[in-house]
Amino acid sequence: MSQPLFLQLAIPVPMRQLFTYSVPESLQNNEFAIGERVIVPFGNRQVIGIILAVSNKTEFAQEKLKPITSKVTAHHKIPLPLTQLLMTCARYYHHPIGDVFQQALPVLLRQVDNITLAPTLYWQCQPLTDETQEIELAKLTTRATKQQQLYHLISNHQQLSWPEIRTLGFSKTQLSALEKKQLIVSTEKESEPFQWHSDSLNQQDELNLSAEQAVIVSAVSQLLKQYSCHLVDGITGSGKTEVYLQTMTKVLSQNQQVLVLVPEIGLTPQTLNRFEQRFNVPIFLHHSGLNDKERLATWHNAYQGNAAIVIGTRSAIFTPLPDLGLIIVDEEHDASFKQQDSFRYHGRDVAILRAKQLNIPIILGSATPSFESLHNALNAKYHYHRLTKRAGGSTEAKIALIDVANQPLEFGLSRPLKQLITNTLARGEQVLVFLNRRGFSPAINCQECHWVANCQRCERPYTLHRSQGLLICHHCASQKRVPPQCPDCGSIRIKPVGQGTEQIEEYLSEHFNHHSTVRIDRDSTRRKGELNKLLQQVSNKEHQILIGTQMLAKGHHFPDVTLVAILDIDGALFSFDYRAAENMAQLIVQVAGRAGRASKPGKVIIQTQYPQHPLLQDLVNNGYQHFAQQGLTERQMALLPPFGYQALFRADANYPSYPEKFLRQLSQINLNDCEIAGPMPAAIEKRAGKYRYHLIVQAKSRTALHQGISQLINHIPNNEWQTKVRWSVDIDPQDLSW
DNA sequence: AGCACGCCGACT
DNA sequence: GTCGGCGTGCTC
Repeated sequence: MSQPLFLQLAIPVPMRQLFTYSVPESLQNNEFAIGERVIVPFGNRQVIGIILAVSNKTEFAQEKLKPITSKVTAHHKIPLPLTQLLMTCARYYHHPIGDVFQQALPVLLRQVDNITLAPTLYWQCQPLTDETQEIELAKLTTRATKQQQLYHLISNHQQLSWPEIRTLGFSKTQLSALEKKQLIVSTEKESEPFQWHSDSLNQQDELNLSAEQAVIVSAVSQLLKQYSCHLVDGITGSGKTEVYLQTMTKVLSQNQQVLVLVPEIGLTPQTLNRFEQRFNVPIFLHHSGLNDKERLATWHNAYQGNAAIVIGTRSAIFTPLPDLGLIIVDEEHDASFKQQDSFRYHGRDVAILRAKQLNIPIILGSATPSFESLHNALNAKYHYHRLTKRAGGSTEAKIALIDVANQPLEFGLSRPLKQLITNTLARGEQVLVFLNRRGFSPAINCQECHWVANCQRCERPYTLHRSQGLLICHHCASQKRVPPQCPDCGSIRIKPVGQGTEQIEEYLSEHFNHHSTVRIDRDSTRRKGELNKLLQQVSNKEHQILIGTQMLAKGHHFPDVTLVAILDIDGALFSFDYRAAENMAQLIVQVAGRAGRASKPGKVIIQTQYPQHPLLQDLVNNGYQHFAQQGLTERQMALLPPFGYQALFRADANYPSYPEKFLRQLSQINLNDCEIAGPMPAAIEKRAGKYRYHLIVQAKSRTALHQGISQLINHIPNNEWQTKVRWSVDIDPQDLSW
């Protein structure tokens, strides 16, 4: 008789513990190693558990142990380095381990049913042999422009997969149309491990590096196969991507893989396009636009070593790669790298953990580095590289302030600004108006009795979306028809208060009615492909005036925009959130970077009530670098991050007293080297019907913070309010108001 | 997180 | 009478 076998499993439930199961003798001929998956009875259902420990004895009461049901043999076990990374994450973020695995792995790996993967289809152009094809191709040029573009795209590459084609902005219909016309064919390519060969690199595409760029490429290249973190702090247009590409060449040519993280969706097509042009190697994608099967395909191909490059958003950091040689985090300051619910990890920080664990280099790139990264760079914890020159010799846009404290504003616009817009349009150039608030107006009220339409679940004003005739709560997404009259006094004088992008668009399109206006925000680009379409129209100069939210600050470049107007950033100057100023500066500099070109430099105007405000003055006169260093000095004096470490304990319930008392009881626990602030109501105390309270824990060292948080969590079973609330921990919180 | 169990209000 | 609302407790 063989020895008893016990498994400790991560189970997909929000509990901070492992569950022990026995292996019946009939199953003991299977391999049970860390990272293998098993199906087990849990409560009265069957779930997938991931083996995190295997042993021949157990502490747990034997009579309560259940035997596992079976072993999952479909697909692979989770490779050990990835399992270890996830265990580290669970510890670091004090998050339930089962949920960490649940969120990091493709859904299909967590499903009890077996899934078979279809092989990836690749599309190629047919060699033009007969006349009919020539005729079909000719037809494309006259009518189907989209199909023509797609045809050119495919002909420029040896092969493209459907996820790549879709990510680059084409539809299945366009693809099938070309196939029907026999202009392209698909092949089921047997996936095979990536091998670098002589034509993997498109050398003609390589640009000559500037001295600054060359220094970075050689610095990283000399440190391959060991951990080093490089911050590439380069203004827009200074050629960060070329640095990435040439560094990647060194890694890929050793048959190692590269993982590239980009902010949410918007940047994936451009990055993919640029990489496709440079490398003839298998590139796999991972972003929210993929379905479950496609995600599993990426995971699988990455696991097998078939992928040379994986490009993806935050969660792509958990892609298994057998010989990862380099990680790149582009726009590392971007807030979308931090997950803002349940498992609140930071993609950039996990990337650094992974690079350390694998002993490989990592590059963080940004024109506006986060204060954290800048601090680490200035402290020589990271290698610090600056790119100060714009390629092609163009200059950075100049920022100027317009004082609107004593000026009449019409729909939020001052007269000098309108004059500047008029002049710019008259020169045949484009204008970008930036306002980080979508909708028509952030509130509506009654002119007679001053009633304000508030969302009942959040106790916050509704945003008016006039085009849809709806009031929408931007905190919980609840909707309501616009009331015809005031519910309190019956007056019909209900008016919008303040401006959103929808209103500015309406005003500008009336006021400048000889020019075309386009709005780019989450509302106007909700439909798939709509964003690309609008951006294309802008670059075709079909529109002269662009209005938008921070969507405009990400990645897209508008060479014909020579005037950028930034409205209403004053809130950030007086926010209680110490990160507001940092984010404001990043946003301003990023928006400013969208505009202009060598021959037509851009001009940036910020409308403000507080032109003398030291933060604005510093940013305008001394630039982001200086601003950030000033900001760091202030953080140091206040011992705020990155000079101190924070965690946020959140609790919510249907009544305010529960979370308050729950956290108060926690706050009375004595912690070593940790300070506790609160409990305090969240900035938006009530959200979607729940009352939310916060407790901030702060420490001078990471270790002290982790010990403090562990102590607090260990006390929760004794907390008498424990069952009344939902609670969670946020390590390194980014936004204290949530 | 699921899921069951259990205790109160308004339906055929 | 019972259907279902969600508060509470449990999961190796």
